[in-house]
Amino acid sequence: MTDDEPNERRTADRDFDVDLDDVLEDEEDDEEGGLFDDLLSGEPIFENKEVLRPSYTPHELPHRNEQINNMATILVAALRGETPSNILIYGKTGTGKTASAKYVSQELENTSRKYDVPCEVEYINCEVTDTQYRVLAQLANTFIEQNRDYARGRIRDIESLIEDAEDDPSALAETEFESVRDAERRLEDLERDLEEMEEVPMTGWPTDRVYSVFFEAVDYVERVAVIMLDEIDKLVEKSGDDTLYNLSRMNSELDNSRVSIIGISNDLKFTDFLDPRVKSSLGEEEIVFPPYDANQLRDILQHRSKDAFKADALSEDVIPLCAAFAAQEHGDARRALDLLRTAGELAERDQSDVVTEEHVRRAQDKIELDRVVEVVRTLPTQSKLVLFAIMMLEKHGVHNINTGEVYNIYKTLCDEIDADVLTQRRVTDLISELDMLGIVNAVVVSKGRYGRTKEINLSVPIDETEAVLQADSRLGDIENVTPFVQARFDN
DNA sequence: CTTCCACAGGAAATCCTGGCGC
DNA sequence: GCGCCAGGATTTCCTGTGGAAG
Repeated sequence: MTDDEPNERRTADRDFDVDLDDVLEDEEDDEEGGLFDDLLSGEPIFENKEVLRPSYTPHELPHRNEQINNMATILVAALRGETPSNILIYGKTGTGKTASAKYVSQELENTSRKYDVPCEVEYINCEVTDTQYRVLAQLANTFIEQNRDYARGRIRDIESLIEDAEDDPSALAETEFESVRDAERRLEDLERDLEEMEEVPMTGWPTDRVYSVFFEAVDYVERVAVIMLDEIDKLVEKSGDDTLYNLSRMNSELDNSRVSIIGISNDLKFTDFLDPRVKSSLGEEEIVFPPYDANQLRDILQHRSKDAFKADALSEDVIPLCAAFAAQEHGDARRALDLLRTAGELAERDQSDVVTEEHVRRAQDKIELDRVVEVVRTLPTQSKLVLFAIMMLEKHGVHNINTGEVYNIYKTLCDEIDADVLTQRRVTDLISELDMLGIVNAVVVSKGRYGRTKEINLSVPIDETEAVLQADSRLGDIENVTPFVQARFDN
């Protein structure tokens, strides 16, 4: 039932576009001038779609109380002016690590403001900020910014204090200053500090200079700084553990302030690559976020859907189904939400005012297709060629393709587009890679007398794959190779 | 039971690229 | 700008193997 509909899209296939919202306008509605009318007139399904996006931080995180309390117990030290232990958070994608950590840090900052304890949390996503330099520069700049605000505030306070004191000298009695002169001296200091605070440029400085600027910025006022490093494994992978080493030993040299690190990692084993010293200081406390099971996912979806959808926009089996699908894929809440959102979008496009089970199933297919399209699109050329060869064979009705056949076609394809021809050894590896990506299915079988080989089958929709492959500029003009394939069959 | 196909897939050698210190 | 090196991709060379055919 899902295979029927791509037909009408044939003509537009060349310009393969995966984004749902874009396809939307082309597909239905040929009426001039009424492009958006129909879409608008339908009963909207979403109340607030943002709630379903991964970037949204919810106010409540069902089934994460234990982890959240755990973090809070550790971080409460910051509010007493002590250094909290460093925390390492583990968990697969979509288990609520980032959301929980952000929630806790928000609460921490709120409370610190309430009791007037200086405590700040800095969030850094190491996938974006992925080198030691960038991490330090970003931290330095945010702290510098804060210090400036602080200095300006103090300057204002002192100025008005001096003004008061000129009228009535007793105004100074309750303050730290002994005289107007003293206050003025302090004022000058602050202004000079403000002058000297220099922002770290995006690039150009030696790393140790950035480090010392950062160091001084942190130490400028008394405070507890919590540094949250999301996707910390990416940082370690790309630029080693120097950053972490520097950060974790900072405390012994700071006079006024304290730093504490929260590391968030997808990879349970990433500490294996760390210097033992870093490892022990970073992992003082470890919190694990296990994957959600289907019931927990259902609660989460239930919870979010209240804000996301109009009342009664979901038929009752929608949420359990989304939860079940996502639970099969390692309990990823992000996936579950994505599924629900996509299902809603599909329903919206159907002008339906209720999201049904059917929409969820289609959403599941669509997400899977998008994933495949993305994977295939970003494949290296050689892998694309191998896949192309498999696809051509499949297209001619060959199933259980074996390596030799693929290799032969592959060679002619390479000739055709003037690419390097890899060895068969290498091609078998490429096939295995495609297998691991789930694009093809390859099983080693023995055909007795006729040797031992892989049996390969395409495990993705053939038309879409072809479209994506031909969208590659280097593979675009390959169509006329069909005779080659044909010729091979005749032998 | 032996043979022998048509590869799989391990190990080491080689090529290539980009970063780093000077 | 240059040599050096790490580490990834690829090649070369190789041994291993399940089971139909004989």
